Amino acid sequence: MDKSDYLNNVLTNNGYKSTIQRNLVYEILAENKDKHLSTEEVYDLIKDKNPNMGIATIYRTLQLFEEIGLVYKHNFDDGCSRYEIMAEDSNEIHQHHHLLCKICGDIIEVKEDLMNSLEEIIEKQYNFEILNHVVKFTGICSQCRNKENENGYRKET
Amino acid sequence: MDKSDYLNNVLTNNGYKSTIQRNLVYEILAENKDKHLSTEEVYDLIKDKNPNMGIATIYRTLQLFEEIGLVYKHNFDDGCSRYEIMAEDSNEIHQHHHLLCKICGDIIEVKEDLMNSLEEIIEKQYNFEILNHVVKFTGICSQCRNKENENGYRKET
DNA sequence: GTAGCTGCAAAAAATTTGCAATTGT
DNA sequence: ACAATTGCAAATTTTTTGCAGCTAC
Repeated sequence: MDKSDYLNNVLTNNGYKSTIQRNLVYEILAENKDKHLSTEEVYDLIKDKNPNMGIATIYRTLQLFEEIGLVYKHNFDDGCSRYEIMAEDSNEIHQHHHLLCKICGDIIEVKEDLMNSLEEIIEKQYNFEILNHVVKFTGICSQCRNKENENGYRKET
Repeated sequence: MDKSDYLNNVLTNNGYKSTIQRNLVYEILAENKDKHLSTEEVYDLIKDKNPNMGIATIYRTLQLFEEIGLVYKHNFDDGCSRYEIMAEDSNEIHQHHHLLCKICGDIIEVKEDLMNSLEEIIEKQYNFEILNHVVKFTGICSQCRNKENENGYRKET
């Protein structure tokens, strides 16, 4: 099955139409699998392919994509929402583990999914159907720790 | 040690002044330990005690409190930041586990902290100093699951 | 053909900022 | 005394909305 077929199936199955704009947004996200694009960034990237698209459409599209599970919406506290494409074969692959450095703002991805046992307990104990989860650790990254040790203690603005 | 002494110590130790406004914000947060107040909500609650306080001060104060670790800043994707007071004796108590229901929007708190082993691994493997973490599970709560079973399948606006 | 979608521009909502007056140490 | 803090109002930023025209089915 082709990438755009997948998108169009998901749209149709959820009662939405397949449009050039939605395909374009999906394309951009697919081309940036590894990134966390903001609405504005998607907008800028799309300009090359279709300069007429309004940013309101991007907002509406990304919102829709999140609703039907095509993308994951991140919040890194940088003043805007960021989106990441969800793997097509996703079911267990909804792992979004990040390390956010308070000092340099770096976002480090964590690979392992050690959350499965925790999920099981929650599903049973709270009778809560888990669709997705986010795990975020805030702290100080390796690089900044090293710098701290060089410079003595921190006090940044 | 008295509550306000604690606040004033933390402020002083971080090079900030103790002010009536900061004490008031802290007081409001302490009175609402169990809640997740937005800036606007803190502002409204403070009006009774000091009607002259501007909302910009609340924004600045909550930001400051987060920076020096007095509060935890939540994001529940409802369009604003929400704050929760951090326990004074916190060190291991930085557990913020929530279940967010996609349907009714309910926020359920999870008590257990099963994250400790995961933290240890991350600290070692990434040499990342963890200051805080947030674990959020999105899904469907018990109540909504039951309603779904009654009504057949969902399709909400 | 018609409901759904888009683009535009205006509106709304949340947060930030500049600056003069005030306050804490 | 003097730097930090506040209050106010204006500015900025992000996101939403209304609506006329366009498009997919």
